[in-house]
Amino acid sequence: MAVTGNGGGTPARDRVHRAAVRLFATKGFHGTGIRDLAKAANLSSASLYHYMPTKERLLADIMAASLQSLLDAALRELDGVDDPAERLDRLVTLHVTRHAREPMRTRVVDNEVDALTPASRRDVVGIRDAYEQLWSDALDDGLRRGVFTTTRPATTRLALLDMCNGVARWFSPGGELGRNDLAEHYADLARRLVGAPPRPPR
Amino acid sequence: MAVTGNGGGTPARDRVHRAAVRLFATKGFHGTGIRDLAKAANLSSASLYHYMPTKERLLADIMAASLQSLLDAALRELDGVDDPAERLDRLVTLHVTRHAREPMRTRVVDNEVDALTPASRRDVVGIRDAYEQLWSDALDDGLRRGVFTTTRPATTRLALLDMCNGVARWFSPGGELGRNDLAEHYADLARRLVGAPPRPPR
DNA sequence: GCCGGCCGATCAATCGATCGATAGGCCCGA
DNA sequence: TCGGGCCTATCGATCGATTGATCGGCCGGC
Repeated sequence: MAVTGNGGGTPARDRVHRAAVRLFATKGFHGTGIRDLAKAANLSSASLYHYMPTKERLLADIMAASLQSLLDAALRELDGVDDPAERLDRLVTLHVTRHAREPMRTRVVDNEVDALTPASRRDVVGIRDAYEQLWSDALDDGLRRGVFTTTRPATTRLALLDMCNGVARWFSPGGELGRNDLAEHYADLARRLVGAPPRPPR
Repeated sequence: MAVTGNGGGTPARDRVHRAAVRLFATKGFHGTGIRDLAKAANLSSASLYHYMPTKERLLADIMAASLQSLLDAALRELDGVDDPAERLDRLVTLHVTRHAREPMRTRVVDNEVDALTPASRRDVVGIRDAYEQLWSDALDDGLRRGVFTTTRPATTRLALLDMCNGVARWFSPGGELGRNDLAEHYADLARRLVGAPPRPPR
């Protein structure tokens, strides 16, 4: 393996993906040129194409991988948990923690869906739907068992998800609130939204 | 006044602005070409420049006008209202109603801020900050007077705004919920979020 | 000596923006 | 009432720059 004049020990493929996430998040997919991407990854624009078939496919891969990893983590997190309020807590905590840890990646996933070709979009939206279905199920389950209270559960679910998604738009690691405190606060807010009893103090 | 081969009685300036809102909202600012815009407005790309100095300035004007109109309406709405919960109700109702009535325009305002030049961005963000200050004031007021309950009011305000902003992302006029019912539901949710007593039934 | 990683040069297409020109209505002086 | 100058609205053609993508070839380690 030749390590020539690149940007440190990081493998080139990783550098490309990381640079893409950062640039797509800050300047948008269409606002990022192939040459911007190359410069940020310490490669020529030609070499870029050794690590991606197409700019659009690079975006699609990033989005699909991010969503798939979130979905997997959520399934792991919910495994064996029965109490609806606890299930909601875990979904919110996971979601917010991730959005705070990787706000750039999340912003790409949330904002660049309609830069995808129809084929890629179908894949990405499919994963996203499966993930959001977990939230719907948790909400419905809590309502059925009388733990949650809300008219219009569908709308409440959307409000809840939008609230949690927002974190990626403004969170910065240097802020007054750490990731974990933030996630706990959001779990409290979520319980209020769905009319569940407050979380027991630790 | 010559009405030649344009697209109906609508003045050309309006057609340009409307087309820009629609295209910027669906394809993004950088994803929309001057020629797309011209075709959608029934003009040549040259004629376009009789109604805008620059593509970027067109975006900035649309965003500033939309935000300024929202800020004005909010000031009007709050005028003379003292009860903190009622103030919050009015902010939420206005915000959600607008976002549901003009989701495209709102999506442009929310998503294309970093397509602006630094100068334009300063103007736009200034208006947005003034508007969000109204929410902060309402929240602080309610907390000071013991009507609201929340630790971390700054974070709660962000969560609240993100929740309300989300409406523009998914609302469609044909849905099961009308604009007014939706706004009322969100007012209920907002009260829950800040720990205020439920709104009295009408 | 071959092969994966990498690049400079370059492709056609499209980008945002500008040019000079034309057509038609309006106003004002004769 | 005419006529000429002006203004607004519009266009086709085109500008230089940049876009995403491709090509042939070089280089160094196995």
